[in-house]
Amino acid sequence: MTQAIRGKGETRAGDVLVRLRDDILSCVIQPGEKLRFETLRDRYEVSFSTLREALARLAAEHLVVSQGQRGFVAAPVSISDLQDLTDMRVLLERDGLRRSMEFGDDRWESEILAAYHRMDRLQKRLGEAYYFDAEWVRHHEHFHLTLVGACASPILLEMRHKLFERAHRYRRISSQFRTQWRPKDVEHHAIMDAALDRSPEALDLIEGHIRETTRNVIEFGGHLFADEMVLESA
Amino acid sequence: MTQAIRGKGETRAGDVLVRLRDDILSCVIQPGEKLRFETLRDRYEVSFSTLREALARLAAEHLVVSQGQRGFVAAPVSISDLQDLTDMRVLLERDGLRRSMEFGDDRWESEILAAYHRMDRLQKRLGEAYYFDAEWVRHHEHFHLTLVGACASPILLEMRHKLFERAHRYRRISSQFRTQWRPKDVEHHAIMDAALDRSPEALDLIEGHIRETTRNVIEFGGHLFADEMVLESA
DNA sequence: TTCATAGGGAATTTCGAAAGTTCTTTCGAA
DNA sequence: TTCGAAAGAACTTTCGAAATTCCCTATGAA
Repeated sequence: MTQAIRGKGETRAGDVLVRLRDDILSCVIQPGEKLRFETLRDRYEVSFSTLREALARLAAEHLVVSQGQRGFVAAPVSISDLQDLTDMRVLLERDGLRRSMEFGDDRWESEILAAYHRMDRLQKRLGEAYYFDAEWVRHHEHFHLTLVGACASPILLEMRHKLFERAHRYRRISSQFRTQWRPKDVEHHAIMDAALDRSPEALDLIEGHIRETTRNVIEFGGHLFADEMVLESA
Repeated sequence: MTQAIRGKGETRAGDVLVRLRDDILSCVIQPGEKLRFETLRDRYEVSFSTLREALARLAAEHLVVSQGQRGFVAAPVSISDLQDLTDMRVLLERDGLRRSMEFGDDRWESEILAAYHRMDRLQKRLGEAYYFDAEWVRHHEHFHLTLVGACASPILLEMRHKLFERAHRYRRISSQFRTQWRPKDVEHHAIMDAALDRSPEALDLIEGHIRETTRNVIEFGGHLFADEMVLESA
């Protein structure tokens, strides 16, 4: 469970929001699990109203589902949702990268190189277990962010980020039942090279990268989120 | 101001959310306006906590901005935001229409025809003032929704809807200072014909339609939301 | 047995007072 | 006069009890 660290100028509700989101995305709170106020109140040490505000925000992000006057449930998972997420991510990542390659300057290029280097070094150090490492996950997300970082569209970056988070939730579920990982570093390097060359090929590479990941997630974890099925609460 | 009508199974917070959203989108609450709890409590007749929940949700939708421990403000407007909205709407509407033309069946086609007919009849009856009519605005939104309605992506439809709402807010602001409207029915008819023909030309037509609207909004109302400027509260 | 209904218990939703934070004004020293 | 600190006002945020709603079970009639 995530720790409570709140600086000045931040609200308690905002703090709980972040912690709840982390716990849902990392499946400490499982998909479909009922979110009881009493339980959450003990866990996060805040009042009903504060909790309610955080849950309402997460509902707007589709990370929890509000059920009228019957409380909240952690968002369920399904293969069709994952496929929809994948298609929309492809659309946004392609356009974000296309625009970044058009507008990106030297600074953009150097940030990509730096992000790749950090991720690659850590991966080499960790070996096969890289997928479970929280820091590597952050480096990986940041590498992909830098690729689209020069697209000059706050709205695209925001939507893309939310979809990335939701997709990562599926990767996380699937990884528990996984024993093999493909060498992502080769793909990442190819994407980086094409992007820095401003080659249109980069768009197809990023699409392939995303779709291949989804294929693997379904292959290893698909049984956990077959359509219409919801995981039981712990 | 919107009326309070709450059925069973809906929460009071959800009701206030809808009414607040309407009032922000229709600029009864102006861009940049400070949202004081005391004022809103009187206006919507609910408690602090309930208001807070609604505001938190609107913050997640970018319709209000949360300022740490200094309350909430109705989302500001700017030309760069409008242009960003326009670009993203183009991306989503194009892809939604492309997929609808691929997947759409007879039912899809007939819904487009029906939606166009309703909108067109009302426009003819209203004459030049159609733009201010709440019912025409609903018909117009519904016509555009039917065009992408067969895309089979709940996520695309959801994102598209939110962007459509935010863009409509700009149209609304601009329309107060506008005396001329182009005959949209010609454009709509051309888009419909191309879509029903499954012609790729439809994608360029919808893009032109969106961008032309934005150009007009900026021409007539651009002075109201020049960048970095925020309208004073009433 | 099956269905409908009423009652009891559990959970959610709402409320307004109390605590906490920011903004404004006042006052005194440089 | 100008600047800075301190006191006061205004507003936001948090809290937990009270009201409301829902769900499950027991009861009785068809």
